[in-house]
Amino acid sequence: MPELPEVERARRLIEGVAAGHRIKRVTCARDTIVFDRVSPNRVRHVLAERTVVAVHRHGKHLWLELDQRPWPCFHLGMTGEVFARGGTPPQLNSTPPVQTKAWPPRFTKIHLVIDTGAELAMTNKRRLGRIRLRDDPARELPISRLGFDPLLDLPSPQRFVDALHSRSTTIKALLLDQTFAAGVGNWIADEVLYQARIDPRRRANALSVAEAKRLRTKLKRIIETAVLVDADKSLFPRDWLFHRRWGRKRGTTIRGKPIEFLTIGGRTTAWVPAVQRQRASVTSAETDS
DNA sequence: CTCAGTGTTCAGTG
DNA sequence: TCACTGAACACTGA
Repeated sequence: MPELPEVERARRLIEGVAAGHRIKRVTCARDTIVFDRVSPNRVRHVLAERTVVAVHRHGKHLWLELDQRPWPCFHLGMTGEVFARGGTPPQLNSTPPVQTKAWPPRFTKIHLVIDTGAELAMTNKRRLGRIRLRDDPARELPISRLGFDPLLDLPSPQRFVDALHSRSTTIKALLLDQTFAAGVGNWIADEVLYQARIDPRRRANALSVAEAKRLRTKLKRIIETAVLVDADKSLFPRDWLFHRRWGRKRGTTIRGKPIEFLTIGGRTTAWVPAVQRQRASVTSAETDS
C-alpha cells in the first residue's frame, strides 16, 4: 500500500472516523515484530478510553494525538493497510474500498472500536510495519530523523536546488532517502524522474539548476495529484509511468518508447531511456512543463 | 519451486 | 563521514 499518498489517505480515514471521539475497545494481535519494543498489552491499555484529538503524518509515519500521552505511532511498512467499518463514512474523493472483506480483516494488528460504533483495523501482512509509543513523536526517533515532507513543507526552489547540490549520491537513491524527502517511495521516485526527464543514475550534484527545479515541480505535482484522488490508482492520470511499470516485463512501452529496468539503491528502477536521456551538455531552452 | 516486491536497517567495505 | 552493496526481516502471489 503505502507511500506518502496512501499514508495520507489512511490518515484522513482514521481522522474522519476517530477524531473527537473516544476509543472504547482495543484488540491487539500477538506480534513481537510489528509491536516495536512495546507489548501489545501495553498499547491496548494506552489506547483504551482515550479521546483522539487529531491524526498526524510525516512522510510515511502516522501517529494519533490523544488526550493523554504517550501516543501511538504507526509505520505501515510495505504491506500495511487501514480499514474502517460503520459510523459515518469519511469524505474521501475516491471510491470507497469494497466491503467484501472479513471483519476484522486478515493480518489485523490493531482493532479499535470507537464510541460512535465505528471501527478501525490496521493490518500488516508482511510484518515490515511498526507500532510504537512515544511521548512526543515528532521530536523523537524515528520521526525526528525524517527530512521534509513534500506535501507539508516542500523547500523553496532555491533551498531544494542547494540540497540536491550538496549530495553526491545518485538522484534515485537520494529521492528514496527518507532523511532527505520523507514519504517518497519507489514508484513516486521513478514517476518524478520520468516526468522530469532525468536519468535515475545521474549524481544529484551534477544536475543543472533547471533540472533540479523541474524535479521539485514534478515531485510537488505528482504527490498533490495522488493525494487529491486519495491514492486511488485508477484515478491517477493515464499518462503516468505508474500504470506500466509493474512486473518488470521486458517489451513494455510508454508512448511508443521502451521501459527499461535497473537496480539502483537496492530497488528496481523503471525508466524510459529515450525520454530520460543523459545529455552531455544542456542546450539553452530548458523549459518546465 | 523460484523470485520479486509501494520499506527500512544494519554490517561490511572502500 | 559518505556512499554503496547485500542481507535480513516475513510473507504473498505470479
